[in-house]
Amino acid sequence: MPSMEYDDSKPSWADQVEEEGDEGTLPAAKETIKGNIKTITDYKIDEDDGKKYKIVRTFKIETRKASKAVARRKNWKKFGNSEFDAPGPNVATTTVSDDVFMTFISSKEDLNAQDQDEDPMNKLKGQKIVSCRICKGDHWTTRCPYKDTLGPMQKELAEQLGLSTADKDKPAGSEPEPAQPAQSKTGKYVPPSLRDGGTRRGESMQPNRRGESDDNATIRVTNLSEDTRETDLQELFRPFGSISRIYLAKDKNTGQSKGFAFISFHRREDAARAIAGVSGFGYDHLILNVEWAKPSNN
DNA sequence: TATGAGCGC
Repeated sequence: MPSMEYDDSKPSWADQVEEEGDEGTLPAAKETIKGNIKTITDYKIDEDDGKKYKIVRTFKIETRKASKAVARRKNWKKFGNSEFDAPGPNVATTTVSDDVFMTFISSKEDLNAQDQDEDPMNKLKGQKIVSCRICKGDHWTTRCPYKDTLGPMQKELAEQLGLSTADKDKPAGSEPEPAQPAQSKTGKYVPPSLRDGGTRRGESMQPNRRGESDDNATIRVTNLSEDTRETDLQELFRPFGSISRIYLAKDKNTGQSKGFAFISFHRREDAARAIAGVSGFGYDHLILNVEWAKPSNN
């Protein structure tokens, strides 16, 4: 039987493993990036059998900023009527409305603005017919539920801010409109009444020319269910064109819906298409009736 | 059941 030889200069792999095991050392994890491939090398000891593993993971890095943003948004959860929809737009609930033109104040916001254009939520915002100046909700400012609480608070706050800065010596009647500096900073839309110094206050919601939007483009919708609300009507009629006003008849005391409503479009042809498209439409287990409205007594 | 509000001049 040959004697076993032991070479001190070349420790066996078993000893090596043992040594490394004793010291608990493993090669450090490495992370390298070559081109658009990122490689992460990791080492690990299995706790059960003590075996060492080398774990190599490679990733392809998408370098285009916009694509990353899109990928991120794809993970957003759908909600509302689209909660259970498959990925991508649903033609039953997604419509393209009139063009909405926006004015951007500074060019350095262009990138940001482009990004927002791709944002589905912002597309929806663009389709909103009205935007409350107090709470940004989709109703007229005069109909804002916070009109009597938030509105005065915001105004007071703006006055305080105005007085605490360089505008101290200005007369109280001409306090700066707070929305203007804040909005131009973000490079977003500034309503016409706030442009050119924003001295004209309280006229922003005036309808354009009398007669252009009102009487001849108003339809009456009847046989509505009692729990139909203005927002439901807005969603129902928005596809036919831009709406200038929605009035849902309600009992003044009880607030209960009387089951009919008036929808005013900006264009008469949109109203005509709405009549053709929605009359006979099943809505909330009822068949809607839509026709031209007679002008009211006033 | 069914053709809307209120403002200020």
